[in-house]
Amino acid sequence: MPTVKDVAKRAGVSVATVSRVLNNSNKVSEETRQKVLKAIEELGFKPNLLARNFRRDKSNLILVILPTIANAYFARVVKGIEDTARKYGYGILLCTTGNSPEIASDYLKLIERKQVDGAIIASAKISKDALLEIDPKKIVQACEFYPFLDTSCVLIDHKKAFFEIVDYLIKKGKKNILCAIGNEGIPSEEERKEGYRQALEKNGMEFKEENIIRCRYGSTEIYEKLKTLICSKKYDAVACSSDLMAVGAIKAAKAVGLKIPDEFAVTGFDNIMISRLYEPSITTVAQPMYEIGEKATEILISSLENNSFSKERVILPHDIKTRESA
Amino acid sequence: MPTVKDVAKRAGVSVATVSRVLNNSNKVSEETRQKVLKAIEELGFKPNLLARNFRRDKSNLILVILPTIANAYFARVVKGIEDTARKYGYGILLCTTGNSPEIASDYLKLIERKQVDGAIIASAKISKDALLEIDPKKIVQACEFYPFLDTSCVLIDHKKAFFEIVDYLIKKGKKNILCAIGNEGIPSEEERKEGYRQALEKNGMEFKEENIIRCRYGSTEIYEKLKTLICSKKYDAVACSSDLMAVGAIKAAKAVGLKIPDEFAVTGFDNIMISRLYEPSITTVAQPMYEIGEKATEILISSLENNSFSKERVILPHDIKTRESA
DNA sequence: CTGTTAGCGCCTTCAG
DNA sequence: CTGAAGGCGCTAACAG
Repeated sequence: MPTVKDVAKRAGVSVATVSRVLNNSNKVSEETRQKVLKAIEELGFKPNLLARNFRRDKSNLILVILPTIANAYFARVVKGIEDTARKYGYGILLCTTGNSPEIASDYLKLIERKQVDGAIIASAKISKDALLEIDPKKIVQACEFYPFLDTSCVLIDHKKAFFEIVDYLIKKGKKNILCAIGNEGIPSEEERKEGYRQALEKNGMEFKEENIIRCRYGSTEIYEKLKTLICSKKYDAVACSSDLMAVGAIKAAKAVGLKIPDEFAVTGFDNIMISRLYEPSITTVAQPMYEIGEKATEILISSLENNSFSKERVILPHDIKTRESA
Repeated sequence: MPTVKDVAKRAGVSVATVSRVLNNSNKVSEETRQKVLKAIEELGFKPNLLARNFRRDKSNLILVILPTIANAYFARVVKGIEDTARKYGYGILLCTTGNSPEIASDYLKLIERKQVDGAIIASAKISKDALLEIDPKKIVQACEFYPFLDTSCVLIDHKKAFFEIVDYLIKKGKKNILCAIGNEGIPSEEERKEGYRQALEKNGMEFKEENIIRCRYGSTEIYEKLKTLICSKKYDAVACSSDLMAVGAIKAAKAVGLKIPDEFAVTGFDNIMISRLYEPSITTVAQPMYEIGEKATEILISSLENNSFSKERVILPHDIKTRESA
């Protein structure tokens, strides 16, 4: 593999000049530039990014940490991140943790070790002390906000969104609304639960802890629990914290023989493809997934490059998608 | 940031010894090792991977190129790649091309430039000349095999799989089977079409080009085309080249009022989650997605590290999943 | 506008 | 078992 030195020799210039041409410095005469380009061409020279990055103390890589990409929600967020990173000349190093904080910690070490310039944490579980030594301006949180992590963040207003969709159910005449929420310890899930509570209270209904169903976000495991509950015919709706939960809920309602949405209404959250394709199609909260990824990346790169850290808390708008299930 | 030099000074040893400790060389006395570890601890030293990678001429990064991760099929393949890469100490640099060969080419340049050690191309469209200068042992193809790309590969037998599922439809008594296939120029799609043809011929049925429906792999756009076709009631089944196509096909059959599977049967391909969740659930070909990613990664890393290139052509087993739609 | 030169941090012979 | 020293390829002062 030829190096700048070889190119320099061939072009009859110094390595500094070759480097200038490589980096589009304008302090090179057109004539010299051409000579250098010719030598590069002839030798088939390719810059060694390992050397360049080392010298510049910069990897141009962004670490992306999230629980999974099997869920279409995160897949879409990643697309927003990737496109934006590419636009600014960065690549993305992908880490799906399956919610293991240990895996997340291991990857986060890459920041201090300079394998990556910074990280976007999209809703992945992180242990607090994994972050002790990391410069907060090198991290942006997306989708989710862990307050103990003092970084910029980009997400929607989960409480408000859930409030709105429950309020929608109530306006549709539903009187006994269940709430299916992800497992505990995740801030956005607690926010959504609070939105549910506030919607009930605003409409003069009583909030009961027993009406909260806890189940995994990215699965349909709600099915069994719900089927048992709704046999009683006491309930006429469930507001779910994800579209996959909603699918499970619809299956349960069908299994019990309830007509959707009249006898039993179901709402989802996220607006991933399945909510549109499923039958019945699912009324849900559309999150601006791509835009969350995009904005988070822009904030991170700007923070990385300007070296000016202003903690940003960005709330992006959501949107209720009314469909057949409610 | 402290460097090996600082650690050496603090521990009262040479940088070589520090380096030995860092790399678990056994040629260090336990006593010295402890001194060094103590100094590392006290200084909060973190090895600079930019420097190490440069020095070792190795990035420990694998490039993963695929059309999209919005499709659960690829998301699962990526998981297999990521887990395996991690196991061997590699990270993955993700590139989703949306089937743009230009984007793929840009990223592939990272191999010669040493930003990555090698690449897995999972079914992404590549232009042949993007690869001219790349060492074939640094690339493994997954899911798909472009023969002009003379590399190792890991995939299923697409022809056989499609043959089997069409044969299954015939055994179920279907007489006029349509075939929905992805757009042209993709080897696996042509293989599948050939499997369709052979299944018909084996059963004494006539293959007609007009019974081939071309449509995008990752979408339900088949819906419109199919709805028009099946109004005639001439057809009693469609074998689709993806589960999402199958969803579109089922919607079309429902729209026309055909009973599934008796009046109209539908099969998918891939066995992604939606094929299990949809109603009716979809009979499909299960691809070993995770294992494809896993195996491809193992081959790549072994080829990278042993520097011994044996072109491997790995065909993994598939499996017909019988469900409600056929 | 161009060249000389000094490292960046680490690993790895080679000597001892 | 340990230390000294060279150098990976590139960039960026600095000098001219």
